[in-house]
Amino acid sequence: MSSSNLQTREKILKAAWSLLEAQPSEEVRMSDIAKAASISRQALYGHFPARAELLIATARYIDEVKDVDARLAESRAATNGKQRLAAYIEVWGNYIPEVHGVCRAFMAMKATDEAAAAAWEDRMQAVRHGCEAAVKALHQDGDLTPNYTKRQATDVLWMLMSVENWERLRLECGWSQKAYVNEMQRLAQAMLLPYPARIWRAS
Amino acid sequence: MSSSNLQTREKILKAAWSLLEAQPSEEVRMSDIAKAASISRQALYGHFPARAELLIATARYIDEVKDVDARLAESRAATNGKQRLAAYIEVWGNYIPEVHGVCRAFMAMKATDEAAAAAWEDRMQAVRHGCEAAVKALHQDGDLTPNYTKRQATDVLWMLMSVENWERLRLECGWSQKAYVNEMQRLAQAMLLPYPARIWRAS
DNA sequence: GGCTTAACTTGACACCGTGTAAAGTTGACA
DNA sequence: TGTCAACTTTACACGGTGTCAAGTTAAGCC
Repeated sequence: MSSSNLQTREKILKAAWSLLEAQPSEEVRMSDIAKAASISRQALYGHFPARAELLIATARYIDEVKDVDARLAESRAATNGKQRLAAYIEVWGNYIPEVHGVCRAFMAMKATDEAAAAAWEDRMQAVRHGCEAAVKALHQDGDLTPNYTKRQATDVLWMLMSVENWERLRLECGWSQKAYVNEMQRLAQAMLLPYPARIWRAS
Repeated sequence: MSSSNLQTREKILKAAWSLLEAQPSEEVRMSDIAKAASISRQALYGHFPARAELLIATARYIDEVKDVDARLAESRAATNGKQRLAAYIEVWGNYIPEVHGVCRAFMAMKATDEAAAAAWEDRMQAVRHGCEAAVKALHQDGDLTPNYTKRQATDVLWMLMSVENWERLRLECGWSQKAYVNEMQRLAQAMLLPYPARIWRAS
């Protein structure tokens, strides 16, 4: 408790954050984080008894600092389905690079650690809810293609907006962040808006 | 060398394959594979000095047994671009579930192991070449949307056909394999074929 | 001043999985 | 009979996570 305790905690979270963000490929060890926070490894374990917990806390901390809620509120304020879809893609698509370091750590850890897997799953479900809401808004406007149920549309949009897809286009293919977001918006529209069936029957 | 050597090697590869395929979430350790192959851990290291090498050999072995070359030849035999695109998506899309266990192991290992990362990268580049060929064929038929350069079209198609996207739809969203392949074909067509610009301008 | 208490430090160690090293066993083949 | 390759058993180094225990430091309180 007490302020010193909270200060140290924040120092740790900042250290973890900057390490994860700085070294996208490198593995970030507990000892690295302790060193970066100018603290002993044991003190670190005093605050976060397991690596997964530190990761989870770091993710929450970033959400708080970056005020992800406020950003999402923008997309919820959209007056129609198409706008809402575009806004959600923009918000989440532009949030990915800001949390990418932590995402990488989670994706690596979820294979072996149960708690990390659950936390990651949880975050991804939150993204899915965003997709679901956008699809619902489209549907209410009559702007959802009849080719999909709402469920299917959500699935496909969710797949499209994955962190892995961001990594592929942005890091492996070298796309700019702006090009990535534009492309996701275009693709989502091409996928979800209703257009002549001939598009789907081609081939 | 000699036949006994080759027999043991194959026994190992089969053991590794079946373990990886059977336990999609579990970690498969060298000792597990040795046990499954009824061999000592040290004998295993005699054949494959590092886990990454065993993984690579297993992937090659599966390719051989499943005759991936023959399957790909089918898609190359297509007479026009659209057919080629559909055929390639069908071949690769249906191949993913057959190699998924090994893929998971690679994806987990590439974070820490240089050799595994390189091998995985290599395989993914092979997939990319398949995408590139399909895009090229489309372009030659005049069936590639003017919205993309060939490079961009390849990037997007490659992203679409990732193993991660297969996992999402198939495992997380519970789609059937058939639905997955159909959907990928539809999406690829909607993305790559030339259609009125209004599709892209909507919103 | 002396006592308590929480946060921290240092140092040691258990556990696990990978990879190495070495000595001993088995069986085929010349 | 001797050799050689494939194998076995046992042991250990290394790196990372997580635990344990004893000692330090400084603030708070009587």
